[in-house]
Amino acid sequence: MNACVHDERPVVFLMGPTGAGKTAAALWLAARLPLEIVSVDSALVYRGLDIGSAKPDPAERRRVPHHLIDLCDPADAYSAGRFRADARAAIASILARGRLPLLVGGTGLYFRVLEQGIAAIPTAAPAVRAALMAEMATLGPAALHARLAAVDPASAARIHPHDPQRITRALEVHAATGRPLSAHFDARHGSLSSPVVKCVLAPGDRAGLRARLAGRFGTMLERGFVNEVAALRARPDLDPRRPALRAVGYREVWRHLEGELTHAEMVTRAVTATRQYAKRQYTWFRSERDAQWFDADASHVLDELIIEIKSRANLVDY
RNA sequence: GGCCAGGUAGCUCAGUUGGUAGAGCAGCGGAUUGAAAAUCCGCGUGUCGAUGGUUCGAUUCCGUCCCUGGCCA
Repeated sequence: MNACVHDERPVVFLMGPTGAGKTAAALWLAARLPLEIVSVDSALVYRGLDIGSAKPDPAERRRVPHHLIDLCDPADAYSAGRFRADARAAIASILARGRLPLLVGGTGLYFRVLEQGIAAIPTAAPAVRAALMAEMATLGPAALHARLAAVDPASAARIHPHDPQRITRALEVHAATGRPLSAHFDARHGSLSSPVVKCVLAPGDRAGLRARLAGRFGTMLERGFVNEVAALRARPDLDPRRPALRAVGYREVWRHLEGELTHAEMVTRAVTATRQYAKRQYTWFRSERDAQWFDADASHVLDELIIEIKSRANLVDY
């Protein structure tokens, strides 16, 4: 039974809204614990999204092994399903090295899918999705929602008639499998077997976070964020509908380069979008019932964080 | 100084033929099953610029004053 305790190799989740200081905290922890970092971030997976995504720089990534960064071209669509598979592989390899996996990021769906698993449903063919998106544009979401109600009443009841993205997804799954999306939900496949230590790092005062997010966007601009987007825009195979380019900041800078927004409008809209994103992240993390919250503005947060991780992850020896 | 147009939610504005008002954006709360930094849902009390008058009742009509913008001096 004692052996059992040691066999229960834990993984640590470090969740938090954008701008909370997760990257710095992770590097600080990595200097004191035998851990490797697994990014849980839907933007960091894309190559070429560096400045605007606040991606850890090469020096930082050399200092500590990072996983699940730069593994997808911006022309392609990454997904929660791919993340689950990639993260499990990364965790297994880290555990095999006898180290602690630290999952750091702000994408709530990815954390959930990793921890609880996901229904075994296929990725839709790009052609099917494109056709549905075109219909969505001409017929409107309500018409497609009605079509969904005919083939998958359970999903139609759950999905709001104005929600084009989820209506599209449900129709895709029905087209690909011949069965309603709701019929796949009885089994969530591949939940995490390791015990999870959940920590949320977030500023207790959101007004302070707002000011910091504005300053951070200014720093991104100084570092050449506009040029980064211009380089992406120069690629003929990229357009703003690609998932990678719908990221906060990228869409606003893109529109500025298109001449749709002045520089000043771009700045205020990007900062606003970042704030709204952070708000949605708070909503997501608040719903995590078994998470320990740490105030990112408190003076000794990192000390408290490492104490929590050491005790709950059976690392008292370190 | 004179004339004109405005002053209504944090911002931009609509409206009330007199019965104390509502949109968009922002903000706040929520949802979240392969696009999730996405997508969607819910939440609107604010001395209707100030003050006097008319009126049962004024944000609305009238007088005066203050402020902003434009034009004329």
